[in-house]
Amino acid sequence: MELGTYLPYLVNRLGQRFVAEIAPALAEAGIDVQMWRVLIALYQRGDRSVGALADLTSINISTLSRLIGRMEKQDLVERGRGDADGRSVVIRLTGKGRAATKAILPKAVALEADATADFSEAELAMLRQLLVKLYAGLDGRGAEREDRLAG
Amino acid sequence: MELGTYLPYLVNRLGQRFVAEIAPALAEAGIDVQMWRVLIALYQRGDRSVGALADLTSINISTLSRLIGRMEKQDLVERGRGDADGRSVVIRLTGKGRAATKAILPKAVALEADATADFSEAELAMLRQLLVKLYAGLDGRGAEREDRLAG
DNA sequence: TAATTTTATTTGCAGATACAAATATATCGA
DNA sequence: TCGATATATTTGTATCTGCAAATAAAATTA
Repeated sequence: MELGTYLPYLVNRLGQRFVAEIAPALAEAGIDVQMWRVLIALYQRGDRSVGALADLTSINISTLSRLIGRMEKQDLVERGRGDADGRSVVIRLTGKGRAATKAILPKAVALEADATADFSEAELAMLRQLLVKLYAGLDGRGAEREDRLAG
Repeated sequence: MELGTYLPYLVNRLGQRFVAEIAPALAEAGIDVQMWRVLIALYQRGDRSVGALADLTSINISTLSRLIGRMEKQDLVERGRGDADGRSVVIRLTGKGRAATKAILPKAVALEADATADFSEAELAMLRQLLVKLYAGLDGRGAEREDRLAG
């Protein structure tokens, strides 16, 4: 295995770099990367339970619970009880949270645009497609898991 | 911006997924993901100073210093003083560290192979090339940085 | 070569993370 | 409907993280 062609390495290196690039724009608004993930998830998908947000953001649910507490203190989101299911807690963007998200979004778009400035439309489309395919390729992998599901 | 086509999202989601997939194999050997990053860097690039390892792995240097302490306790690596520069500390794999790395490597290779089982050779090569190009596209981006470099 | 500045690493500390246990509410079966 | 079981979230706790300050060893300058 050669590090420089190993996909998990290439992908994680790139992901960390994206995070490092967007962090300063977030910091101006007193927001960290984990908060940003929650904000865009809520902004694009609407109100969500803690569990649903954990799935969307891949943030551990207990970590997320406390993260939401911090975001509440900053008046970025608010907690409410679920209508249908009283066990679940619905997280909503506040006006301030929505405004902060709108303010940062153009910078997030610019980050992607800058990074892909040398890409043709075809390359961009191909890259997105291959990333989605790769992600899909990780679903239900390995005999062990199949055994478990089968048994 | 649509989340499902946004490259930083696609990339980070995939990276987290790779980490989640390899973690169980590492856990068997009492190794976590950060330790694994250090191990493969040392395995492939040879002995390195703490600072050089921080660059290779993108782990914060103070975090890395303590991580190396834990790895030393597990007898995976050892510290020595730099020959040329007495300030730097050279980190070396121990026999145990090298053996653990060799034991895990096939599983890391299998992870990539599984994820790309449906890929043609051309697609795989294209994906790697585009990921490298994207990473390169993030170098020296933005007017601010150029100003700083110029001034 | 002694004093100053720069570079490499470690450590103090405050806060973030994740596992497991606790809590709160809902659903199921007798 | 009551008790048992399942699901959603929070909290206790030990550990990890990263910034800034401290330490250690060059390199530079007077």
